Amino acid sequence: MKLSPSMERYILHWGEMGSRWGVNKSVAQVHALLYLSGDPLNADEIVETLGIARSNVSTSLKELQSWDLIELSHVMGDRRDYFEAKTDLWEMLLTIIEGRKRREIDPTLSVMRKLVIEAREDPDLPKTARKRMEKMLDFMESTSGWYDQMSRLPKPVLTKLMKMGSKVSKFVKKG
Amino acid sequence: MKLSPSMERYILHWGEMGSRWGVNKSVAQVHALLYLSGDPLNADEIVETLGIARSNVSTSLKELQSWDLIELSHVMGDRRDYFEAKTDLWEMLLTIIEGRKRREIDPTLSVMRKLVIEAREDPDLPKTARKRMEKMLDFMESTSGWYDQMSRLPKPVLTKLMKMGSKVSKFVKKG
DNA sequence: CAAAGATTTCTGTTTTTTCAGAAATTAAGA
DNA sequence: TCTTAATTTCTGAAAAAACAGAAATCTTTG
Repeated sequence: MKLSPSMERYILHWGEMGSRWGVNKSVAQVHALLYLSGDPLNADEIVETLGIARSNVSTSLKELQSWDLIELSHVMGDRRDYFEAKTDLWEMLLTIIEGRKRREIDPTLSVMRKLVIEAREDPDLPKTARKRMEKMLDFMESTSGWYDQMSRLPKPVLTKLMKMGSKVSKFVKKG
Repeated sequence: MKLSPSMERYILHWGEMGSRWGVNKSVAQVHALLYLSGDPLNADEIVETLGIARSNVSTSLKELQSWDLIELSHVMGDRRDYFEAKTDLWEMLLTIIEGRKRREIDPTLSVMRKLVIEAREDPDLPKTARKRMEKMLDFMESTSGWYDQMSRLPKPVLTKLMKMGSKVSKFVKKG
């Protein structure tokens, strides 16, 4: 696939952004390419287009699949795998948040829970430190719980809530 | 400063988490230490406690200050700088989001805006690709704008909204 | 079941990031 | 102003991550 100048810039920029957010550059580039591409691409087309090693593309595709950000498809009479990116951006964002939550936040929460239990019977732990650990755990639990509820709302509702912006605060009871 | 076992585990875990989110391990550890510590610490105390190089601590403290996550304080008759972490977790979260937005999202938005303008006069760019770039820009602009509004709400309102969870959806007009 | 096609895993190199120690700079006090 | 304390910047070594190419494995088809 031949890249036009603006596609190229988009993909390169996406790679840089990925790196900053802890996403491998190749993974981010492959995803950007699949997002821009109208039709599904196979691994070799990605190799040609991005000029990175075959092994790299393979690993990146696996990674993107494990994040549920791309989907497999096939072409009649062609046994190679083709891939395409989800294009609904709400779904994409929620998928990414969901993934990071499951892989990073949830394990942290479980470490924190153990730590707080330990902390309560650690005689050398200053009271302030214990309180702060508890406060952190509590904050993380409630933020996480809030996200779970919001993510289950239908997309149109989320869209409308977003359009309302700070007007939602009108519905918060005062007192 | 002497660390109790649970403090030590907390700090080490925080360092690991930081790395995954693109934050330098030392920076995350220094922040965790200051968060747990009841009173302000100076650079040398941090060096002793965490066992990392002086230069490292210096760099990390500068970084944390530039993120506005720690504050400087002083002790009478002691010319060294002392540091303490903000302990309000809402404020901390908003500060972090604000920082990443300013340093990473806003620049991306400006790249995207230029790119979309370019895209409109790029004859080699497939229509689908152009549409998707526009959709992405639009989504990022509105998400970013929404965050700006929400971040300006008073903390108690945010807290209440969070407690409401998915009940906020009741206020979304149907139709 | 062999041969070719497609994909994944392994291995070593390159690149990037982290970080300690030294040197340099800045600031305070005599 | 000179001395000493405190901090920051610089430099190179060590560790980690990214990545290409080769080898191995798995799959399909004749």
